[in-house]
Amino acid sequence: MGHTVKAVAQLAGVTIRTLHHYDAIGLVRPGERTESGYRVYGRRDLERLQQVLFFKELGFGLAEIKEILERPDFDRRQALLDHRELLTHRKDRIERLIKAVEQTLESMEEGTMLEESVWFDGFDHSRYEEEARQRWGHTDAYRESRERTAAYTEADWSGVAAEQTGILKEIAALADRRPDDPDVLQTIGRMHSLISERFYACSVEMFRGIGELAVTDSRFTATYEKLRPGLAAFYASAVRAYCDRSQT
Amino acid sequence: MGHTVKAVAQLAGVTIRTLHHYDAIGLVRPGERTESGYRVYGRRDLERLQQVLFFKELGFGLAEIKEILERPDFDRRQALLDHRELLTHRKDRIERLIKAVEQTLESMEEGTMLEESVWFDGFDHSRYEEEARQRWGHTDAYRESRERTAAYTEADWSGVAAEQTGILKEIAALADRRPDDPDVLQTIGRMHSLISERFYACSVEMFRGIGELAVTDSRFTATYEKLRPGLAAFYASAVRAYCDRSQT
DNA sequence: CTGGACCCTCACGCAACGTAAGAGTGTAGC
DNA sequence: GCTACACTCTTACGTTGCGTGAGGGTCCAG
Repeated sequence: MGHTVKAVAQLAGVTIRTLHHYDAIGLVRPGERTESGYRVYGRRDLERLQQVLFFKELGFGLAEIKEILERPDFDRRQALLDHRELLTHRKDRIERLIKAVEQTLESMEEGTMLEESVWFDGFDHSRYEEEARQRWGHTDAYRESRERTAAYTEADWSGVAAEQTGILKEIAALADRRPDDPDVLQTIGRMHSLISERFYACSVEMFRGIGELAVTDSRFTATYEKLRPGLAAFYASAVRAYCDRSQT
Repeated sequence: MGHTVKAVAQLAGVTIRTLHHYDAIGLVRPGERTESGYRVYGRRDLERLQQVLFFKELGFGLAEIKEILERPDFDRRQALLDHRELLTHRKDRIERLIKAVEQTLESMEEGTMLEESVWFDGFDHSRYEEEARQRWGHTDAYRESRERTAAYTEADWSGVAAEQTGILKEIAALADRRPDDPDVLQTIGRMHSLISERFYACSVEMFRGIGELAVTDSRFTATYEKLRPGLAAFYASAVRAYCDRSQT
């Protein structure tokens, strides 16, 4: 009927110690115990273990995973859909690693000098981890964002995008000022409001995290740098200054 | 010229703390230090960091990586070739994870009962980690094996394969005996000798590890079970018994 | 000079188990 | 019934690779 720890461990590719640990922290508990104390896992337990291993694969800590799985509105199907997408991105990352290796090898064959940034392409976890966390870590915000935008038309999206780009351009025009210049802060505040109004209730701390992405996530960095060299760092500083003042 | 920690951290997708740590343990040291103590990393340092991150990506511990990189015969090009291959296998694994998700989703749509082993396909790290370790952990054995087999002809390979299969079939025929039956042990000993003679000097401990693979690695398990149901476990037990006695 | 970004060292703490010890359980074979 | 082996349990110390914070120095533009 059910499985004991050795069978489950082999089935799932984890150790018996891991199963003990997960039981101890209440993450994955066996449905039954024999009279002699043996753990017996049933189908539902294995389903849950699968979910745990997926989230773990995506970089979540065990306490985080436990919290997520215990939300009243946790939806297994939706989780699997998200996992699939995130795993696809993970696969993209491996492909980029492979490409980096190949490019390194080629440059060695040809005796050419490869730009150093190519060497490390694929090692930056942050974009994927942040993506996963956006999906599940800030789930309230993500859900609210999806609810609000569900009915957006193409025109709505264009309007929001235009507004965002407009604000960014204004910030770019102010980039020769100090990050805490009143006009800069006021413009940053408009970006904060835009997110809160159009996407989700964005706390100061969340906004601060978004600001940091400008310099830690190469996609964001590239976006800002296109508008004006140095804008990524300036934007990050300005958001930081704005958030510092919003807490006094 | 060189880079300080912030630039390197961003370039490589690691933290400054990580760079401090790697310096502290002598894994990746900056080529220079300014008068004020700032670390300055040069190109060679970044090359080494790349190597470290690749090995780390493949599951090696930092001490292991250090040891590997410090071998007199460490060959960067060969390492990159190996990394590419192992990364390809890693990619295969992600694809299997994706497939498992998709199959789980399909069975949910159709209300069918999916076999539980499908749920966890892709989560078994051991085959990939063992493969990496075979490449680098037991490098002496791997290298010796490659040297010996480099000149093997198709006929040689057929001969070795036939010999292996022959021994396995004999073991299968003895599988209704106890794992420590004298005939069983003697036949297992012939397998051990075959590996040592045809591939590499295989210590008892290494052979013990190979025996365990029969039950922990699904490729091996499948091979043995094809010959006879239950053979994988029997083989593992027999190898274990053989190794236990070979140490007295 | 000031402020902000960057840098340093030191050091405590933590997550997720790995490993081992000591002891009980289940079952097939003698 | 006994024995041996595979499996199980709980307890608990230890490990690896940093994260975080404290306290203080350096660099450079305004």
